Amino acid sequence: MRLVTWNVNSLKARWPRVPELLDAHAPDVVCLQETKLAADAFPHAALAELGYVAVESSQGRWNGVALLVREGLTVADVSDELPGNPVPEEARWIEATVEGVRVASVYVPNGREVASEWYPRKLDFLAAMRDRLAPVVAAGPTVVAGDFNVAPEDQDVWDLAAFPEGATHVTGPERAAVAALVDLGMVDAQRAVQPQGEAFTWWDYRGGAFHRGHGLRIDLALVAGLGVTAVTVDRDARRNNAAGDKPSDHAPVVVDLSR
DNA sequence: ATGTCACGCTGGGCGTGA
Repeated sequence: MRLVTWNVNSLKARWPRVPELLDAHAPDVVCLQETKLAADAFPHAALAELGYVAVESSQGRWNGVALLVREGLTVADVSDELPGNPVPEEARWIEATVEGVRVASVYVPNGREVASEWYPRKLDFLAAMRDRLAPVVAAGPTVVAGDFNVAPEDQDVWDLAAFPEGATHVTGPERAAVAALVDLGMVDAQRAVQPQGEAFTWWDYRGGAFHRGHGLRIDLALVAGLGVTAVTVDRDARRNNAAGDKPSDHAPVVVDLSR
């Protein structure tokens, strides 16, 4: 099974680059985040023309997650319920069973600043994920992929000095919350194939961050009950393309899994 | 250089979020 996770930063704005992604990688499943579309605006018909069926949790202006599944694969037991979610009004979680694999697309809250009210909500969201995933991992093959808004290790940050006291994404509690998911019996797919070295997935739009290598690895795929045979970050998708279609600030991560 | 993008509301810029 080939799975891609991609924070599109608006599916409407990114639409010209969706066929490009599907052509380039021919994924079985795509986990999308930040679709920023209302449910009645979700492009189900256009995706069907590309050979994909979508299930989604949509909100409108902000957030929004989806699973795109290649036509012909079995999809069952779709749910956007995350018990204990501290922000249930925000569309940040969708899961379904695809060909017997429980797959979730997640958009973890940003957290903004450690001193803000949003930081503890981020930690509570990650704790809710742990509680939800514990029985799922115990039950069978599982993938949870998306924008975790946490850089798990120092090597996942271009410069720690850019994250002084009070900055999120690199704090001990955030990293411990992600480690607690791994401790359920999951592996961080990128680190399963490449234990050391940069594999950034996000670069700020500002300041020429992509060109300067100022990135973070915050888009993760955690896997249980399956082998990980390859993981690549599609950096071409972060560049401007020949047609001038703007990129997301996140690159897609392509994950190959084996039974 | 906090230097960009995308949204909604608007009636051509601003507030919000990342």
